[in-house]
Amino acid sequence: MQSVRGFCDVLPEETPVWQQAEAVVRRVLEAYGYQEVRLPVIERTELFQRSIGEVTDIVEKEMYTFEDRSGDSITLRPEGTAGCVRAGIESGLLHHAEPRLWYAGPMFRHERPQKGRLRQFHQVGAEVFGVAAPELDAEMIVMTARMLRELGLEDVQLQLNSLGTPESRAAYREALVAYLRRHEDRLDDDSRRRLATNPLRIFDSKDPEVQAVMADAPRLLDNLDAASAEHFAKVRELLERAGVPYEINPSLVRGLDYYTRTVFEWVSDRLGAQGTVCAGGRFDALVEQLGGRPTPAIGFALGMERLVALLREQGEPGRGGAPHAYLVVATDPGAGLETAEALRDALPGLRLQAHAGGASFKAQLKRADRSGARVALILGDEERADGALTMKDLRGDGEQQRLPFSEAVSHLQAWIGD
RNA sequence: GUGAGCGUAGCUCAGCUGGUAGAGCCCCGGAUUGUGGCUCCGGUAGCCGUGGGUUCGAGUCCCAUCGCUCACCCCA
Repeated sequence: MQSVRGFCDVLPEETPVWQQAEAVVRRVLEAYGYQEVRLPVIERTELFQRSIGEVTDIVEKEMYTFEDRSGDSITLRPEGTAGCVRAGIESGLLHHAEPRLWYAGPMFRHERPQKGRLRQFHQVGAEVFGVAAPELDAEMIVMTARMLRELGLEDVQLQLNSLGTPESRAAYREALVAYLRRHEDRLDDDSRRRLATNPLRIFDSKDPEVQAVMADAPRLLDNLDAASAEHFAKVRELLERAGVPYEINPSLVRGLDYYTRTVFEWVSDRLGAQGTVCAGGRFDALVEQLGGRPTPAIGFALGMERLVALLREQGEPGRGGAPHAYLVVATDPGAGLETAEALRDALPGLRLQAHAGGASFKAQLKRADRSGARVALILGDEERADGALTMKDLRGDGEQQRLPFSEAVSHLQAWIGD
């Protein structure tokens, strides 16, 4: 048996890193006033077609789309923003309010798996609605910077761009395509294909001839509408005042149609070809487009698998998980269970692994050692008769000692403390 | 969807121009009757991804197929 392609297990070796990362992300989000929402994993297919865009790669070839038993077309969410906007409109949360929402969970895209890319992957996302001011763009970016810093992430760079309004962007795209059509003979096959699908990406071409053509091409940032240009300048100024370094990437366009104005990405060069850990941007037209009243909005998503990969590559220890104590039972096994339960009653925070089933004393101690527990608690016939426990320090060089149950409890309590 | 590399023990891998499947780690037992780690001794462990072909003989060569990985594309 094997898992479905691109669907992975997170095994106990990795879960501590996940848990720590999730805890940091949650703490920072809540520190900025974000509240958690829990959203369905499935939405109507139409929601994604209308938000992400009909001609994007995601909608055209990457969605897990099914008919349910009543014949409705439903889709496993390929990203979180659409569902979050839908929930905001449906609940009325967006009316006369400026909610700051965050969510976490699995997303699904039917792509060819590779390093940093799974078919089921996990994102933490956050969105703010109802605030158009550039201060919010800057605050959100500064917040992601804080988050990545507190996560201990090294060597990530911030890239920034502005896409302007949908109108100015469409006009620019037309101008760019017109320019490129005039020089089509100098483009390679890849760039000609992009001409129809994603002309802005042609700026990324590695072909020297194509680069020469692009050097004289009109630039998006020079063709922003006045309000967007001013907005972008303000965001840049605020980032500089906050001391958050960034790099302008004119070909940063994001793959989803709904973005407007500010877009940003945190990238690492340690992740192979999929270098983006965290990315987001404004989507001022999306709420209205999905049937809500006009509401500016901005959001971002953080890729958990990529984050965890970076943290593990940096050698983050990922503490936790191992039991504090391992109970060795060298008497009636039932007495082992009783003692274990009594310990749990006395110490709710205790991580105790009680030996179950038969094994030699020696083998049990070996298991105690392997479990990573700091201390072995030994319950034999004599301890049982005396209402005592023998405590053996497995990590230090302390002497083992036989203690009455209540004293053993206080010793354990002191150990759990630190 | 396209391309390349790789599938041998639970894990990491070796296996030469085809000739009876190996190592390390892990696990189990013993040396040590209720004392782990270190050491030593012993043990379990594989339709060599699957199917076909060539051959007296295939882990090894050929074809197909499935899977994994990386890259392109695109993206978290």
